[in-house]
Amino acid sequence: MKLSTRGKYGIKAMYELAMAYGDRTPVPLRAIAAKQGLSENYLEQLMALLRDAGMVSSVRGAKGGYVLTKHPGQISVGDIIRVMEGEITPTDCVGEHAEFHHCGESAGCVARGIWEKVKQNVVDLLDGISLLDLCEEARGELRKDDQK
Amino acid sequence: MKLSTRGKYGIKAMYELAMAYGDRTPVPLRAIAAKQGLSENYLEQLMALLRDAGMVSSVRGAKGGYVLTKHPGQISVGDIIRVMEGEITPTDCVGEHAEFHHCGESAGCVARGIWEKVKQNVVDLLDGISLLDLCEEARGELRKDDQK
DNA sequence: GAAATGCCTAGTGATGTAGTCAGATTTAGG
DNA sequence: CCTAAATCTGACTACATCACTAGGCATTTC
Repeated sequence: MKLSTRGKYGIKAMYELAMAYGDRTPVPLRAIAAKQGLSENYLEQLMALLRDAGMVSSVRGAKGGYVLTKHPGQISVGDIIRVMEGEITPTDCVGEHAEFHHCGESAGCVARGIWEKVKQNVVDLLDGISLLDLCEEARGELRKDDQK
Repeated sequence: MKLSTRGKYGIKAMYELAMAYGDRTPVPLRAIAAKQGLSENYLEQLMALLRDAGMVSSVRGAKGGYVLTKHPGQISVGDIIRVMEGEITPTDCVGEHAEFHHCGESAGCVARGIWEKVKQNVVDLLDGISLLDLCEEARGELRKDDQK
């Protein structure tokens, strides 16, 4: 039931890009990795996934970096996780490839109903949180800190 | 975000025991494995986990097998998964070892709130389903089949 | 005593994770 | 034009986990 680091790193990286959304300059990998404390080399590979999925675009060369292709309000945490880790489901028999409906043999799989509910729950939750939400929450925290 | 087979096998095995609860005779591993189509040798190792956790007791020798130690209504799917796969949480930084509260560095981890919600959701759902529920659902399906 | 069962330990091949590393390519700015 | 700053690409590695298989021992019933 664990997420791998990929999903987490992906969200952290996308969050940094969301915070910089509106600045006209792309954010270099190095800056993202430094701020979030991630391995630069590893993150590079992960950014390739997000790029291929069309969620970020890259600018090569000096002063280059990455930019979101959509408004932060348009990108959900669920979208990111799907890119980084594949379909969000506790088990493959409750997935898009619904061809595999045979887990048990006699009366079908006992547990199927459980997995369906878990999946629905998690998907709804993750798709309901956008990068914008994360940014606003973070900015709210900062304001609270200021008031101290 | 995937479950391993252990959780699934654990639930299937416990379900078989729940269906036999009330019969005075223990259910042999072989019967469970056969009904659910699982590897006997592998399931043996998994049953050891459930036994050590006190969820089933075993009877050795001929006519031996396994029995639930509690009423099926008293055992939740969440309990089983915790035994088979460890704590139910999408990431270790949202776990019982709350000592590790440092994911990011500046303002804490951006994603923490997400994981907490996911965890809460899934835990509540899984703890809300008992083996008895599974049995009743299965028996309901059978009745529907009879009416055809 | 034989058959049926659980108990225990060791080993194994495949897969995935989380990287590291080296080098090629592209671009801005002086 | 040169250089430094970036991304792009592919190969490689160390480690852990998963899902088993296999074999032998211990216990109990008939």
